[in-house]
Amino acid sequence: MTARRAASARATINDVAAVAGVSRGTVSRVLNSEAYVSEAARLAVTDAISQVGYVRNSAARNLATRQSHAVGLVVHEPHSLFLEDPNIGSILLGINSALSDADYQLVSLVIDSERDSHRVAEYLSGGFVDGVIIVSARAHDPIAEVVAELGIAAAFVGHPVDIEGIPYVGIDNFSAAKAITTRLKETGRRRIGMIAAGLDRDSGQDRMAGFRAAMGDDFDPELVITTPLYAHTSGVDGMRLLLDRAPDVDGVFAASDAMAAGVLDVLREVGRSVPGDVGVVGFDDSAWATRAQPPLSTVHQPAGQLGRRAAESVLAQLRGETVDTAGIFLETAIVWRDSA
Amino acid sequence: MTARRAASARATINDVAAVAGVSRGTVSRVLNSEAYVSEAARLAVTDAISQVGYVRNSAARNLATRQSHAVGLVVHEPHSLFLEDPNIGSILLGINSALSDADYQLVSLVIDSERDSHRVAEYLSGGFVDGVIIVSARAHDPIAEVVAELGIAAAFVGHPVDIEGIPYVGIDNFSAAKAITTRLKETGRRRIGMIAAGLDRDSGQDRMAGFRAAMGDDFDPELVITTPLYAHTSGVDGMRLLLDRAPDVDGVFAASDAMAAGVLDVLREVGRSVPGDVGVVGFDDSAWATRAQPPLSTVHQPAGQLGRRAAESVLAQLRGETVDTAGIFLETAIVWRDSA
DNA sequence: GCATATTCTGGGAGCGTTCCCAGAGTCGAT
DNA sequence: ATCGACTCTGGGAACGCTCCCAGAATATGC
Repeated sequence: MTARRAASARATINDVAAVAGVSRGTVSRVLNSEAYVSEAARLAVTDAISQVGYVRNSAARNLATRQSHAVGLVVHEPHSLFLEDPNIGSILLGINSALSDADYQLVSLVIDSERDSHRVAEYLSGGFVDGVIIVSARAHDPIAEVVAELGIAAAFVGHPVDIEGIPYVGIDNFSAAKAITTRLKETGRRRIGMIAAGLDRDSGQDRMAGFRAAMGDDFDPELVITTPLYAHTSGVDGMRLLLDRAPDVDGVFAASDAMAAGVLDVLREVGRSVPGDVGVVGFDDSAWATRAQPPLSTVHQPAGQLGRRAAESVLAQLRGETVDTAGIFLETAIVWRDSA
Repeated sequence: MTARRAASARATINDVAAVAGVSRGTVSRVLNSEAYVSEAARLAVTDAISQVGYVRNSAARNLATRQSHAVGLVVHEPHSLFLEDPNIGSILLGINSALSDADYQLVSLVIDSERDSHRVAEYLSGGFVDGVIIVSARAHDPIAEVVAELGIAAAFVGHPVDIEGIPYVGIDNFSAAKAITTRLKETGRRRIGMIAAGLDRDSGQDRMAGFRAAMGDDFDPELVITTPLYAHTSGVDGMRLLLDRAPDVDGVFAASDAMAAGVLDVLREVGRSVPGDVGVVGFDDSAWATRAQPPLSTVHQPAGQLGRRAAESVLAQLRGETVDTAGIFLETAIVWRDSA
């Protein structure tokens, strides 16, 4: 077990104290940048630390403080989340960045949905993590309910849920939808349709409301096609229906890039040029947008910031601050590419 | 600080011992399923555990064992990895699954490339993780070099690298490329071209070699276009070049789905039907494949297994087993969709 | 100059485990 | 009966840190 020997050879706080000529307590105070340490002592300690190559043992610290200094990222229903959410990577990076700034670790909590919520509760209450971030929770999410019940520091990123007392970070879907629709109008489009989806959630409702607000008097309910899913096929079906209803349509706002890609496919099929005959815009700024032909104009989500802010909220709760549970809405930006 | 009080109210091993009427040592033995525990004692302990709701304190255990029971997933150059690798999500899930089976935690080690390798070394030698998994390392990867130097339990998933002594898990690019090309021939294609990429790595070389092997006497070096990147634009440029050289081409093997999508775009542009006039196959079975028009026939990578096997290798090293550093190659499968 | 507040330091105690040694109990062979 | 080997158990001693108390050193006010 050379590995174990090597590990135990690591310098401890006592080694640092000995080299610096101070006590354990003083080293600890320097490490945690507490007050009441003389400048001379601080210098001696920092010198000693680099001299002996000291690295703090997090297990010992966690044991003594009764905190794990870790925040969990709950990943339930793994496949849909990791494989479909276009922004998950950036969100994760944002979370990690905020966490490591505060000397916290990100641990992945992949929850197997077949296991009951008791197991989840055990995990969460077991001290493995001090707080938790939940991405894209659904309504009546069992994990979210456990978190709320346990009163653990937590934050949602993505869509607001029906659980009180847990802050969330999202985007202002209404304003974003309104803005991109307005710009569509400003490019001269008159008969603008929308392919809406996810109306069982606030995000979906808000996108539709934003569209409606932007259209003002020009709003024609006939031109709004509602579909359940944000999927590519929904875009295809929706666009076919829209063309049936309004052959003279010259603009389309699809509530996701995936749907917008479907819209594009249908338009190509029927021989309408984009953006010549019809302007098309999407939502998400996911990989669909850049891969589409032509590349989609769409609403960019500040995914990294979404993650970062959620992490910061958890961190604030951990510091004992009372955070606003009303939710944080981040600004979106419109990316103009070639489709409109 | 109610949270802290709640946390300290957790049952400890002593509480369990008291309820079970045995000693601390016996409880620990049961917890770690060691030998030399009477059936009566074991039963009493397990009963007591569920009675008091005991959850093991990992910090204390980590401190005592000098192990973190965590494995890090090194994420360097965050964006390219998380946002571009089509299989990263599944790999992560596979890793996590193997790790949690063995009671290990996955911690995300996002390395900011601006920080020097000393910091990485500190992280790795700091006892935060017992082992490390590196996805898609590049040649002369500084982190990989640090890992090799430190002798930490580690594994690569994806491409083999030029570093000795660290096992990796990948796919057999040669056989996969050969297989899909063979099937392309079997569908009656005669003039088959290839858009190759990434020839500076084994994976790229192997895919090209597999193509060549499958073509046998029909191999025509003129029909192999080499490009540096696996990108969509490489596919577009490559296909244009290929059409110039061989207008009669009736089959194309692109070394990635992204490139195959580019190939498709060019063929549509020039009015060739797929798979009618030209059969097209890709590699990866990424989201590109299903989103393409028509959906791509391609080589499926067992991404989840890739992650799982890498994690298992690290776990084996941690158990002190000597693992084969020659590399593990997993079987691929060909997915037939509509493009060939 | 003295009392008092403030800054700084040392080190005991404890966090909840595992490790390991010593000893008690059990069993079969002599 | 006696011995040795094996099975099982209890509990002291770490692991490396933080917390906190007591006391020393220094600054401040009268």
